Amino acid sequence: MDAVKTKRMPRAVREQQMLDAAVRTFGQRGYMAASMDEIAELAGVSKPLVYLYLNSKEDLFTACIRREAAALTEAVRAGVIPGRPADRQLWEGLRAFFTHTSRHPDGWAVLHLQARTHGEPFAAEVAAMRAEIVAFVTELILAAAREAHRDPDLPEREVAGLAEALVGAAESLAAWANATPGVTARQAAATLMNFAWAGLGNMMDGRPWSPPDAAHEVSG
Amino acid sequence: MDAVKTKRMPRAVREQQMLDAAVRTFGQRGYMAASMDEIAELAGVSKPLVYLYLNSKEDLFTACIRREAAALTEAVRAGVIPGRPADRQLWEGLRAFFTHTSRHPDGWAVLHLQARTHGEPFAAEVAAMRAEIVAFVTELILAAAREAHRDPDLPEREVAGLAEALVGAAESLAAWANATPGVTARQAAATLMNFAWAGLGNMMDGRPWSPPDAAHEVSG
Amino acid sequence: MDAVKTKRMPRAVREQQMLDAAVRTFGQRGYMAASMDEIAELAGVSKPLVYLYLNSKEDLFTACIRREAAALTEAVRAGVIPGRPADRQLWEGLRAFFTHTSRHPDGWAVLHLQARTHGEPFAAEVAAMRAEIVAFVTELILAAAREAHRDPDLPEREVAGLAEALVGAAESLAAWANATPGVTARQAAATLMNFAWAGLGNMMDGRPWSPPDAAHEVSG
Amino acid sequence: MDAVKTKRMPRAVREQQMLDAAVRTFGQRGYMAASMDEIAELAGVSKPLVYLYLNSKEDLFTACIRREAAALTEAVRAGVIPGRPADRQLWEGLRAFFTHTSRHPDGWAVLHLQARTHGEPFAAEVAAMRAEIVAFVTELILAAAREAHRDPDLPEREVAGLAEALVGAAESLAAWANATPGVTARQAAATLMNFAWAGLGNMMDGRPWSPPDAAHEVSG
DNA sequence: TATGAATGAGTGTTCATTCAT
DNA sequence: GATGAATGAACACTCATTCAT
Repeated sequence: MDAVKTKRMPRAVREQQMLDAAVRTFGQRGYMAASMDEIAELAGVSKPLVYLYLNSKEDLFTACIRREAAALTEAVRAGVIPGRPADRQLWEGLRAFFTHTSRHPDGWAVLHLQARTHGEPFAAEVAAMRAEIVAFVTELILAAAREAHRDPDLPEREVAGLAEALVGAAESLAAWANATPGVTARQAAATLMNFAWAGLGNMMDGRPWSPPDAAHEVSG
Repeated sequence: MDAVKTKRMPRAVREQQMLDAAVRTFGQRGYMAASMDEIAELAGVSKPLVYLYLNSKEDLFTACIRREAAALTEAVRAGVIPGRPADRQLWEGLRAFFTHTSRHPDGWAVLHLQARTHGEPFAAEVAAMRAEIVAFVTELILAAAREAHRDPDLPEREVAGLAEALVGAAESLAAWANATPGVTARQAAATLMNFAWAGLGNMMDGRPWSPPDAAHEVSG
Repeated sequence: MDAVKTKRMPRAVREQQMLDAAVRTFGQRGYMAASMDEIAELAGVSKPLVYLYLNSKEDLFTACIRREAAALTEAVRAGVIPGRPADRQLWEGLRAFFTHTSRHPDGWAVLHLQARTHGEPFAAEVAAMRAEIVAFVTELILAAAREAHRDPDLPEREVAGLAEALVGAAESLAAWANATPGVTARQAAATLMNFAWAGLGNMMDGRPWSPPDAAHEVSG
Repeated sequence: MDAVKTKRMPRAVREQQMLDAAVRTFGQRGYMAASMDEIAELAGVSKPLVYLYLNSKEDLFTACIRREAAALTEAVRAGVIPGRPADRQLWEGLRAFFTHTSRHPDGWAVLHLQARTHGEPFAAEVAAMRAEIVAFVTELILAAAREAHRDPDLPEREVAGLAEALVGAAESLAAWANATPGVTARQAAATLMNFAWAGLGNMMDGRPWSPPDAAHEVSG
């Protein structure tokens, strides 16, 4: 019903049709609930052909993850103009991120929900992509510190945690923006910039929030 | 192999054993990959008993979600001391949250990963818990504004977005803290407070970060 | 919901409650689809008690068949006044039969449908009852012949076949009468008497219908 | 153990093999007691293939009912030569009926016993076939009345009852003939013609048997 | 290049039946 | 006399995967 049943297509094209169908099916049904039958039918090919080209359900899912991860990181990379100030770069990256995830909800579902939920061959795959994005954000945070002429005496792990938090907030806001009618990618990005940047700015100014004295607390 | 095979237990006890086994199995294998056989064996009972007490896989999973959601919200509620300043309450809530999730990784996996990934009976269940937490955080943000003697002219949706971002960041950091050796619940909470509170503080002072003029940008 | 949950009843009473519940359940659900759980609940007792009194599902079903078969034959026997002319006796028997089956639809379903459909322990049980009724009808046919002062030169097997046909017609009409609104037991009996007796009468007069010459027919 | 395990048959052929096996198994074991495993093995295929071609046990059973019902009505239709006198047509129809049922005992068991015993998807299916046969017999009765130059003042419901009785008698005799060694289809048909036709003939002559006065009877 | 035909292994679920009290 | 707790064995159904063409 989606792919026109055209015969004798070159392999590369057929493969993309299959991946399209697979991403859609995995994104909507989930990895385990998606059946190879459904994917093959949606792709307009017979099941053995799917196996001929993509070997197994696991491999097919991995291929989906890789393709969607590449598409997402590429979108973010393409959205960022290098050489600008760090806050500007972060803003651009976030906008690109929210735009891409809202335009490719099935791909995002595959990356954010399905791949992480189904154990080890897949979690690692998406973790690599995530690490790349976290590294990029970490770089921006450090760049911002340099631009503010501060020697960042933030411990390395602290910066890593901040980057994690920022990326996690972005992931969460992506789902929120997609689910909340009337919230655009731009607005989601602005909200997150408000939340994050001002906080980071404060810390750059040497006024970090500090937890109360641990002595009076119950352990935890 | 885990629970000692004790016979003739009262129903309530057996039910908790089953839920324990189910949370562990669902958390580690995933909802669909977890088999009722495995759960029953881990609980030290036969499969029919699981069905007698919990009706179906779906009901069993729902019961897991409910129990773990209640435990998590209860832990957070118990960690927060009412009447204190908003920042202090948030700090306490975050600590309780990270402590609980790190101590119950399978329960957290059920709530954060499995329940959201597997469609409608379950997603709604965990969405209710999440909404409760988001509402709590929203309340704290507004309270903080009041405490700072500011009429919060933040638009309602903006506050909602901020709360979403904060909760999302917390969820993400929970996974990061659990996966990164040497990061304690306390440290994770401190990192997030730094990230969030300083940013919020800036905004309270009327200095929110603002996005650059849209006219010069490419669409998105 | 049916049987009042009274404790410590004498065994005979409890057993009848169980048989009531069983007949109803077997009659409505069918032998295999009826579950011992449902029967026990309908009887207002626990499952082990059913087993204590009636041993097994098979035995329980057999007990149902026997009780309902006895009730039906007894009803027919009680409806017939001995010593009267054969046609009158047949009329009375048919009326009693249709009356009883319409008043005990579950019992009739057990005998006519369920017992015959589920193989050998049971089919024999109901076959015995049926044989008894067929023998009674056979006797009436022969009596009718004697009353008409005819030495019945009908071969024995022919009479048996006629009796079978009559009983079969009655069974079929019982279902029809129960399913067709406005058809009373009396009307069903009258219809069958019309159908059967006039035919038998003709034969008594020596004018049986005879099949056409076999020579011109295809084999069969 | 029955069908030779021939591989790679065209779908239509395999389907018939499956239906053959299913009719046999359903006819002998009963609908519920028949297992899909047994049917598949008897058909010489694996269980998934049965599901691939026939969807479910319910659908498989329905397909059996339809096939056997069509075969039976077709056999009766083919046995009757139109245009002949009504008694002759009835005789031919009965012979065809008894011949077919004796040659296909499992199919007959499916139609007569199993389908009627197991609730609504199935009962309706066989009721349709039965209605067709009853209508055919009704037509013959009316035709016989016309041929006897009588305006049939038999009330409509009376004719319907007679047709029901005739068909019921036939169904019952089919079982009797199959179970009684030495009774041929021809003899069963002759017995039923004797039983039925002479009775009908009497009624055509205006001499129906009439029930005794109800005033002297006990109620019922 | 592409597929119709076919299956081994496993799933959730149910049921008649029994033990310990 | 009566029951709550428990299970072995089976069943309908599904799925990823492969062979023969």
